[in-house]
Amino acid sequence: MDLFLSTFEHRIDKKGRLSVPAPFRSVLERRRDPLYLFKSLTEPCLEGCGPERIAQIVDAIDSMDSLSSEVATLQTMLSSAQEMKLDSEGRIMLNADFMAFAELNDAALYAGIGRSFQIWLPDRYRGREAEARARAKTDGLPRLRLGRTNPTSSDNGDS
Amino acid sequence: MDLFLSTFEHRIDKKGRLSVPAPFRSVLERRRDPLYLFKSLTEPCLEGCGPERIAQIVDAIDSMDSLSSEVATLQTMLSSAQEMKLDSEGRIMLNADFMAFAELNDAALYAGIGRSFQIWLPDRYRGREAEARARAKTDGLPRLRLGRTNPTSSDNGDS
DNA sequence: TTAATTCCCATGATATCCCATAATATCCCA
DNA sequence: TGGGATATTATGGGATATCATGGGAATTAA
Repeated sequence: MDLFLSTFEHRIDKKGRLSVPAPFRSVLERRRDPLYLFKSLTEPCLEGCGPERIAQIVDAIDSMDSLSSEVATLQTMLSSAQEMKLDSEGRIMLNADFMAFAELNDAALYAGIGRSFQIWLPDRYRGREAEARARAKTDGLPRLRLGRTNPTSSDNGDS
Repeated sequence: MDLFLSTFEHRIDKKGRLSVPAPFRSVLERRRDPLYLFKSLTEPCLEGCGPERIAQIVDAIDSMDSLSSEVATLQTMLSSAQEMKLDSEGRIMLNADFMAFAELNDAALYAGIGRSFQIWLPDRYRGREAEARARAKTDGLPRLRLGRTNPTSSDNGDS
């Protein structure tokens, strides 16, 4: 199982192009997956994933009560999601909505978090990382349940 | 699996023409599907889809008790549905009923939600999106059932 | 006719393609 | 184990294609 791990900082050029880190690209290429980006529902960052996560959302919507607020939430995710086409150099173009939402300007930080990754304004990400480390020092680590993974709690897409 | 995703805002010119976003057009062209629009039953927007969704509604009506009020509801959807013809530049013309129903004037926002999309008055859509995001922040995200993905949705034989 | 549609072409903005380059990482072989 | 050769990567720029949009002319409807 190949995962999105580590962090990478890349420049956004004046045409709005942003290189996808080569290790992330090779994960996607190995799976022959296109890349999807969408606006996080809970944080000021973008989320990147493969099609299987998008398909889960689509299927979940069809199986839920179409009047529920949860469906509206999932639809909000989809309506910000976009299949990104990479140019021959492995770059994507962020549209104005994405740029504004994550408050990006001339650089972006990729943070791999396993099955998906996030794109942050670099300084903001580093601030969050510092907070998380401070919290771990005072509160201790979350308990990891290894061996027996619980599907409902393991991961839920974003954030 | 190609889906209607992302949002696009387009102008409605003084002749009443409205471009269909190129990515949506290419989904329809790839499937050689015509485009259908109908008035949403629950929200002040238009819904767009291909013929398979119309067929689903027709089939659902056939399988239900013809006297039920639900059948009447579905019939209402169908009676507002219309096959849209695109001009050579990929634009549609909205009739007066559609324009009035969604309260459109000189611009429209397309919101892709997977197998279908919606057409909104842009400001109204953005208000709804903001509400959905605020709700997600306080209530948390809907839980997706991971683990067991539905095989029919994940087969993606190409590429 | 009058109004409204449909067809065709023009245009500016912008995304995409293709090539170049510098820096770094990887390979290869003595 | 070095250290030069080669490949990969991130980045940039010019040329080209696509897209959204607008308008005139031809066609149809009322």
